Amino acid sequence: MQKEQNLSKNQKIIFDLIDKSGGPMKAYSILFNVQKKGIKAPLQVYRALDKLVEIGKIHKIESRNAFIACQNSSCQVSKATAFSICESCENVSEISNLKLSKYLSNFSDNSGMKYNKYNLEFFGLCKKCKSK
Amino acid sequence: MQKEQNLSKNQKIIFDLIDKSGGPMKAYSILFNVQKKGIKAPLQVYRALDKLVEIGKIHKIESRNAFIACQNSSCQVSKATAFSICESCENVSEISNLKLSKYLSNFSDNSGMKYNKYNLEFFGLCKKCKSK
DNA sequence: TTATAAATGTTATATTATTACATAACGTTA
DNA sequence: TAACGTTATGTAATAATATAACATTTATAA
Ligand SMILES: [Zn+2]
Ligand SMILES: [Zn+2]
Ligand SMILES: [Zn+2]
Ligand SMILES: [Zn+2]
Repeated sequence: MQKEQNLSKNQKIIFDLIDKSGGPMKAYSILFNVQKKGIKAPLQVYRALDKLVEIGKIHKIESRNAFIACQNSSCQVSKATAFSICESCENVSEISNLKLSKYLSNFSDNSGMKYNKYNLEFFGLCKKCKSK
Repeated sequence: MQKEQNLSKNQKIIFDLIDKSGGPMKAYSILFNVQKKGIKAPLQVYRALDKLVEIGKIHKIESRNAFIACQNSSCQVSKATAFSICESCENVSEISNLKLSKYLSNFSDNSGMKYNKYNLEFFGLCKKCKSK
């Protein structure tokens, strides 16, 4: 949370909303929720989201076109992200597993490619949904 | 390629196009390319894509909203996918690394969640783009 | 055959994201 | 402070991606 004071007005409004929601939010749902605060256009939302992603305050859940607050304090830049997604209730949480992140950050193959970023999304059923 | 004969007409047209392209293709670019073959509406494309993804003939590159033919013959169902993406030239290739796929397929944590599917996207610079 | 599922065709619409252009606020340093 | 470059904002229009709803046809198989 150390960077919060650096956020601009719109960035702060939008980050606070996502953070408080506790889960992933979609851009137009964010827009709807911040209209009372004067943010009226999609572009204002997307610009703030872009910046927040860039500095690692939020991450994009690519398979859901949604944005979630970083739940991992060590994750200042979004270079190594992993999520678990329940395909039933759509609950999403960020995985912070040191072994996993080390394994993936050090991954290399014979393609000659230098990897400097990854995003991993696991899918399944959460505890609750499994027991239904 | 053993399932190709099972594909319907539209599915086959669209799979062949993606497969021949050798890289990821976007839905509306596919649509444009198959209009001469009588596929005129987005929904016709998306339905074929959905089916092809379901049976593992193609995969969706989530971060790019694009679809690529499976380059891994063992990958009949899209339950464990990994890609490398060049952020400069947008070249994409499917990673088939047994160690990686075993590691991820067996991954579990203390969340109580049962993972039955994952998608991993690595980003970086390919050989060509690195040397520029 | 008959019924069941799978695929297709068509129109309209919903959702997600960007372009283009103008203005304002902020931070740095001369 | 003044001037400059950078970052953020405001606004309108539009592009790109994806789905809903409904009618019809084709394939599969009991
Ligand atoms: Zn994070
Ligand atoms: Zn669940
Ligand atoms: Zn594959
Ligand atoms: Zn490249």
